[in-house]
Amino acid sequence: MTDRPVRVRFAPSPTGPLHIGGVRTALYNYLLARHTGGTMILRIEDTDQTRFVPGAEDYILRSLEWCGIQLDESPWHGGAYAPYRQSERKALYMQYAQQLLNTGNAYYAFDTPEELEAMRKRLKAEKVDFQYNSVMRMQMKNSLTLPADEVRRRIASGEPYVIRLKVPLKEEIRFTDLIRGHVVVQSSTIDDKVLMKSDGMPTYHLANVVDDHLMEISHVIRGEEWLPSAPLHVLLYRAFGWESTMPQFAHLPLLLKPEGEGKLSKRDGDKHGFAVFPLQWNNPETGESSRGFREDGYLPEALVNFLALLGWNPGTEQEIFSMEELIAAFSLERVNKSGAKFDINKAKWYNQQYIKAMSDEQLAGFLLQELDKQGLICSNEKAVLVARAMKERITFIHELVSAGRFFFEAPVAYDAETVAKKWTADAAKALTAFAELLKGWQGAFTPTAVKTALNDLLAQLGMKPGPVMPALRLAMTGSGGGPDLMEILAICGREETIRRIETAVKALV
RNA sequence: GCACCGUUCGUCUAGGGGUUAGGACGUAUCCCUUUCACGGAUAAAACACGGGUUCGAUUCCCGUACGGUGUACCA
Repeated sequence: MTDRPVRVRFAPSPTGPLHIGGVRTALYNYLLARHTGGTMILRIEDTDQTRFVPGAEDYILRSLEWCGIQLDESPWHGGAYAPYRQSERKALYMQYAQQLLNTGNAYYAFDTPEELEAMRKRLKAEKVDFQYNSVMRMQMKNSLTLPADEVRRRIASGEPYVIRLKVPLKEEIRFTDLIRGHVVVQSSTIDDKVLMKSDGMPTYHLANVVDDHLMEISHVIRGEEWLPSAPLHVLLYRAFGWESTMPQFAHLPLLLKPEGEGKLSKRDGDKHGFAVFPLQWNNPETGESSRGFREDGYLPEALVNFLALLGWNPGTEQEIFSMEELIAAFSLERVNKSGAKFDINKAKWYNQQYIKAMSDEQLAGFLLQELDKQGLICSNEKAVLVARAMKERITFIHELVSAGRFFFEAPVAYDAETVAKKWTADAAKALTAFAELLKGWQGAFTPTAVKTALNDLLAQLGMKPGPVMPALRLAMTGSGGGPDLMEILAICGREETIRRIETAVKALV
């Protein structure tokens, strides 16, 4: 139980795009696997045929790849414990359910969903909670209350049935959660959960336990929403006689809404204008699309870093971690117990940090991609220069273009406030003289050379640079802020500079 | 309702029987910068409440409050 090789699994349901909380769960699994030299497994839990969404599986795979979470075993990578899709393991579950039936740990139940619903309603009116448990089961239609031959008859005639776990009446269930410590639950509070549904598919509980056992999973790391059903799973391991090799549990704190009152949801993202999915998702059924962190301009390294520190911390004051550093530092012991409100500001900060740390060439690559999307053309050399100039003033990749548009196109409008404050007749006169000077320019058009020339000119005219610079900036960029002015001139080039000055002087007189 | 889990600055968190309760994001101010950012500095900002235990509790125990999750033939 303790010294087994580490084998962890991330087990999503392909019911839609992978939620950011799911990404974090996958990440923690991955970090533990790599930290311990263990194995990272992805298992698709598609036992609910009614909720299958085409494209969701593929989305999960692409999301994990984008985040840099590598899988060792999965439906796509294969592995010694294949298949890794529960729908392809269907026959297996019936076999194990049968084992539980044989050992008296489970029973057939014939109550229809409608009957159960009616029962729940009736008891609710009497202010009693309905639980299909050790006391109620003797009043229901199942193989415990019906004569054996009738049970056989019903099954033979094809009547729908489910198989339920026969939860012991009074038993203490204790287990240790790696994050929360000892957890004790009385079996009387657990109901006789359905193990096999009437469509012949297992429920999560059965499939999960059977597969974790068969795949020799050592640690079950999953969201806190599973904590209440963990005792049931322990009971299942017990019923199967697998308690000695039961995986260790670690229930992760949840990602909460920024304003508190529940789990983070897609709605929160829409409401506050941020993504809750790694990649953009287009719902094939409704045609509706949801934004993704990638499309919003986040770097995967930044997202991973942000997510890792949401619920875990190394106990040091280090904030920036590469995946390698996360792997080295990670431990389940340092995962927090309480839920974390999702603060997109911190994600933005991380993104900014990662952009700043990127090489000019690398950033230029992203810039070229963005430009291409918008039908703008730029040389490689210029892209590197622009990347360097913009690096420290953007938060998102796409801002290279939106905030640096003037590098590629002359301004089409001028910021009114800056015009009012900074554009003067004197400045316009000086700029016109500067443009004239530029027309006869000889030699390299570098920031320092331009600066010297401009300062000399202003000195001749008896003017100070103070009032002229902002006007020149306005002519070049249309606004009052941005990278070093001389850099801008050099990057845009001599002729373009002349053109912009002349345009501005005409437009703003 | 019942079961389980949780509660340190607005947010993410460190810490832990005696601390000026530390860091980061965000906010504010200043410095740097003829702009904007980056960077640097400073500031405001927290132990949910009530009882114990103890010389001493934010830290341990018990309650309360609040929050979260679960309570499906969904995962």
